[in-house]
Amino acid sequence: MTQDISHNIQDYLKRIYEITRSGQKASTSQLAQVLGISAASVTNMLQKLSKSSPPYVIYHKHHGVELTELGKASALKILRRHRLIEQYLVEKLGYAWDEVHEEAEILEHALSPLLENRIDAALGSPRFDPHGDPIPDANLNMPNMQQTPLTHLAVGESGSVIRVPHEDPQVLRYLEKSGLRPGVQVKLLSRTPYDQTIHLQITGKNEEIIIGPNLGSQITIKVDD
Amino acid sequence: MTQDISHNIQDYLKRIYEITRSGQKASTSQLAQVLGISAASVTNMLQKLSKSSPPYVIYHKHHGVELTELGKASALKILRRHRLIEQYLVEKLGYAWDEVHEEAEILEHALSPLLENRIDAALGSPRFDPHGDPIPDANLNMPNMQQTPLTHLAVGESGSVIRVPHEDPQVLRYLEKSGLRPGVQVKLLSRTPYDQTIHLQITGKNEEIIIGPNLGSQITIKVDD
DNA sequence: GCTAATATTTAGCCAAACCTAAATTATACG
DNA sequence: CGTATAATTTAGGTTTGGCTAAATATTAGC
Ligand SMILES: [Mn+2]
Ligand SMILES: [Mn+2]
Ligand SMILES: [Mn+2]
Ligand SMILES: [Mn+2]
Repeated sequence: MTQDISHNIQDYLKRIYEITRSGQKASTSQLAQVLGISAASVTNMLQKLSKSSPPYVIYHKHHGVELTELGKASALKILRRHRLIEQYLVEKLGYAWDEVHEEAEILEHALSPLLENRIDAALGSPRFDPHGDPIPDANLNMPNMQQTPLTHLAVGESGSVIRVPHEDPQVLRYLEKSGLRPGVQVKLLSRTPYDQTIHLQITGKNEEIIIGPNLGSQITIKVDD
Repeated sequence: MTQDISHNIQDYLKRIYEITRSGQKASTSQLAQVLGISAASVTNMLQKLSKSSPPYVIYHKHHGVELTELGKASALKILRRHRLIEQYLVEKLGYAWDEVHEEAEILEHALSPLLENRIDAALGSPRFDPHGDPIPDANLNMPNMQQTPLTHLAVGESGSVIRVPHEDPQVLRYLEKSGLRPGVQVKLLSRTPYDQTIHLQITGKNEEIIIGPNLGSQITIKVDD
């Protein structure tokens, strides 16, 4: 079905998937930024991906790209491997949750279908990775959670953490220290008026956790009824 | 110490190490054959590896290459990862011994030092891989077994298998079926005069095992006193 | 020791992905 | 609505590691 695809292209497709998740197209500059390369290089690759047969993306000149079905399936395949690897490293090899993303970013391109299956089986087909991100199943179906950014919580409201951002080890170590991991229940104590920094408390704990607006919008929760 | 080295170069160095183990230099055509590329491409790479600073190989124009100390250390590092991975896949993920080489050939290039350590620790610092090949330790010291090709056994003599060739799944399945794995004791029953095919028996078993000279020279044993 | 066969190297090319600088298009706002 | 700024694309290069064909060196057999 999918013929062989280079490591680079796998990363492009994964990034495009992440950006286009929320509806909008992925722009040249967004991709250049997350991939850490020049905009000209991105344009080049997007044109190539849109002209291949079959194409992986639909290219809207000057207006970004979206994935074709093939592109989406390819992206989900890599995302599945990425998240399974993260879970495996934490569960089976004693990694901390801030150490796994970088490893997975490399290993995801080196996994055979057989190894993917063995890892999945060894973990009992896990549905979430260490940061709370859903793992697409073997048919690439993605559990579609409805989730709200932590910053949308009203003062006094509470909810339980679904996922935290996975890329920045420093952030992850801060969250670890605060106890803010997927599953815990938090209550919004207050919000500063100008810069929208929020103060939280984990149910059953006393410390106050301070989260800036950038980080807060990346953490998602399920609001309590 | 070693600056970053491409996947391709890692494979070149590993192959040069394997060929030069037994003293001779590695020739252009030998490398072309095992790497599955043209001789001209090999020449190109060997010149590059000999001209880099510091150099990885010593290039004897028209007479093959040998590894520098740096080249040897780089090769051993990859060999360590390759063999640790093979052992891990068999031990921890239920792979058969004929399924691991191809996986390891890819994964060896994707392992970080941390993951190498974790795998080593999870296995209790194993000294041999599933095919009986020694695994260099963390300081890249290689257990130097003295071993004899199976074909050197005299009729009536016996010895215990040390290692079997690891690359060809078909061969491995044949050996598996015959019970010829590292550790078992074998006795040479007879040798055909012209083509040097040998007939063996495993101690405690009845079946006769037939091994051709190509395969026989790749299996090594420790001859019983 | 010469010569034919074999092995190796050189020369010239190609594809994948990157780059910078210049040109073009889109957008935002006065 | 026109123009300045920002985003994107085009043009022209580079590096890495392949390739084939042609030239040259080595080796083996007579
Ligand atoms: Mn990740
Ligand atoms: Mn990646
Ligand atoms: Mn192997
Ligand atoms: Mn390899």
